[in-house]
Amino acid sequence: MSRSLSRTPAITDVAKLAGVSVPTVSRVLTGSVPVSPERRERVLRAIQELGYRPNGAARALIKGHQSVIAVLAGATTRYGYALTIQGIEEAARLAGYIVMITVIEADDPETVSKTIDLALANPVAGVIVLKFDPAGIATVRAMPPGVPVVAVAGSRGSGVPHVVLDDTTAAMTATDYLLELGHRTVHHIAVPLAGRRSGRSAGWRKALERAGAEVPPLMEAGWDPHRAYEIGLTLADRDDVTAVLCGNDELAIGLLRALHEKGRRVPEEISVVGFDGHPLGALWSPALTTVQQDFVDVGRRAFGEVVAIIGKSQPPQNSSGTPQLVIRESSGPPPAARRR
Amino acid sequence: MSRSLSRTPAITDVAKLAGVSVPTVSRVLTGSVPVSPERRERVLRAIQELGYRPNGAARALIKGHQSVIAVLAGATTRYGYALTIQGIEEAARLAGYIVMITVIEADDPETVSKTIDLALANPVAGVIVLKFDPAGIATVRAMPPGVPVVAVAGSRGSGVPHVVLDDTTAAMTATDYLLELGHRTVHHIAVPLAGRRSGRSAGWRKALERAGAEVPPLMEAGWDPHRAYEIGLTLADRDDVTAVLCGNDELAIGLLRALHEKGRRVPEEISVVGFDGHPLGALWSPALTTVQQDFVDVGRRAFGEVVAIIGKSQPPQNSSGTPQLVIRESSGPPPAARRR
DNA sequence: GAGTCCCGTGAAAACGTTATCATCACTGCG
DNA sequence: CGCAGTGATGATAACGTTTTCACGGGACTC
Repeated sequence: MSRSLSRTPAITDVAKLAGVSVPTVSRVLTGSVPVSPERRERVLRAIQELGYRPNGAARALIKGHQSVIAVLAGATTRYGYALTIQGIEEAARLAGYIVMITVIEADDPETVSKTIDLALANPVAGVIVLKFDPAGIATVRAMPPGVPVVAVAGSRGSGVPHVVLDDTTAAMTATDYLLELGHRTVHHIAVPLAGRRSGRSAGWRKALERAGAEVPPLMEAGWDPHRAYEIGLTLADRDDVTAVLCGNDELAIGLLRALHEKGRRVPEEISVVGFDGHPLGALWSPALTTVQQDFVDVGRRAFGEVVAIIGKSQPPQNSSGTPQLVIRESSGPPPAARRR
Repeated sequence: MSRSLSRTPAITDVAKLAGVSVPTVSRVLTGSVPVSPERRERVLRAIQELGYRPNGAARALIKGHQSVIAVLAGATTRYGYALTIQGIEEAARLAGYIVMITVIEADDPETVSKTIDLALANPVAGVIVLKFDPAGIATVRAMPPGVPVVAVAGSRGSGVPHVVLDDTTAAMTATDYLLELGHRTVHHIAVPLAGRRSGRSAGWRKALERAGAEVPPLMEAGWDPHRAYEIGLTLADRDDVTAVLCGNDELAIGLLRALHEKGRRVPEEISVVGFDGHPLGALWSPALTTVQQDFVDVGRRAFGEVVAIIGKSQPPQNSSGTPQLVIRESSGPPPAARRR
């Protein structure tokens, strides 16, 4: 099938074997200009025989950019992150793009700038930053000018175009729901803050304030379900806690485990609401009430936005995803309301 | 800080501004050849002022390859896949490489070859294929010659270098454990097969045969926990099922939910063992017994292997990861043994 | 003091592709 | 029959960088 050659075949080898000029081979490959059927056939045969594959670097050099989208993220395995990346990858692949993933380990300026340099050392067409955490925020801030960049975030922001998942509204919806059930207030175990005035924790606070409910101190659990479990062990001993909104479903599951161990019944004694719509949450006992976010879609939208910026075309309608409250078994009226 | 320029600055602009030749700028950037401190200083200042960033495509063109590793995978969000990718990315970033992710949607030849073409249209230094499923197998088979490629798999294979996670041994360990507890046999809900003679299902079968136990028909659940849930609903009505080994933890959780709904007690009536070591499994009630695999490590090893192939150096000691049985609450002796 | 070596430097070539331009043959029209 | 128009083709330039080569000057050796 493929002739042996000391080096990987280049377009000149194909041209020589097919008995045509180099540009003609290029024209067959790109299809930009018609080529006579007879020559086209010879070229294709030569390509086949040599196992020729166009050099992407040379193409990128002359085209001025490459079909590569860089994704910068603080993590890749957490549910929301992984799904967003999935959406980006899917949309990119369908459009003939490839995604590069680079993890930002920390939010200190040196790490951030080193990571950005590493990513931009490659010829990228555009950048998508997952601005879900402090590392993401620092990255957006440190991005050099001139690079097409889009941020995916839980709320709108300035500086670069943002594609948002309305976390604030989502948290308000969930909090309102619990208040309407009769809970006097809602406690909150938070994921790392991505901005004081917006995001999940802000929505929770806003909903409580609007309802005139007491705002209990926010409990930070990082990203670790075990930390939420520990918090849950202390929470289980308190009578004043009847509803807890968790920053994500993993934390909610850690909390559920702690309440279960302590013999607290959910939702009879305490209601628990998660965040994200993790598929395993539905399989818990009790099945987890959660606020579902369409991460895959936000990933797709982010890709569309980047492509629009690159192509200088009008960006697609920048609708923010509408979060959906999925009521399952882990939430209900507080004990006081039940006694009535 | 940075001068305005109609186009993105190239090395010639830096050279002109610094008053040196183009190669001198290159020498400052690469550090390959010493440059006098005074000129070096001027060059660095010019780079700073222009906001210059070397063009990766041009570099890749002349170097013959790029510091990019392509990862081809059947999925990115499933626990094992995501962790393996995390390990690859981490090791790659530390070595100054970056990873490209491409998902193989299906295992038909056309999809596979189109996806490979898309990935290899970029100048990649090497390829890592996640051979965890049929799509991965088809991809390894369809890889064109001449590209450095490493497969990550649940068992050894031929053709290309494999970095393995010993699924067969892992499944045997889990099955042996259940048999030793006194179960007459072990049922199995399988993830999609990645080879008949090896992998998780093969280890399960091998352990049963070696122990002279009956081998019940294998139940395929794909990757969907809900499918495992449905299987669990039917399993719950059967008295002969006392132990179930699941192809991964997500399936095990689906099964647990079904058993819970049907009022079957775990582990008193039925033991359930999962696979992977998913962190949420520990938070279930009952906490899930599982076989933990070090996916992050296998990802790191795969990267090391690819780099070794590229550099033609000796590959690092190719130890296969040792799976670890983590006994928690979801497994125990069968009802018969308990009555004794 | 003359020859040799080494170090820093710049000019030019090279990487593999696509874009631009000119050329040539052919067709269609007057 | 002549001319304009069209369509396919090849020569050449261009992309931005690194590598190779040659050169000049200073330090060292004998």
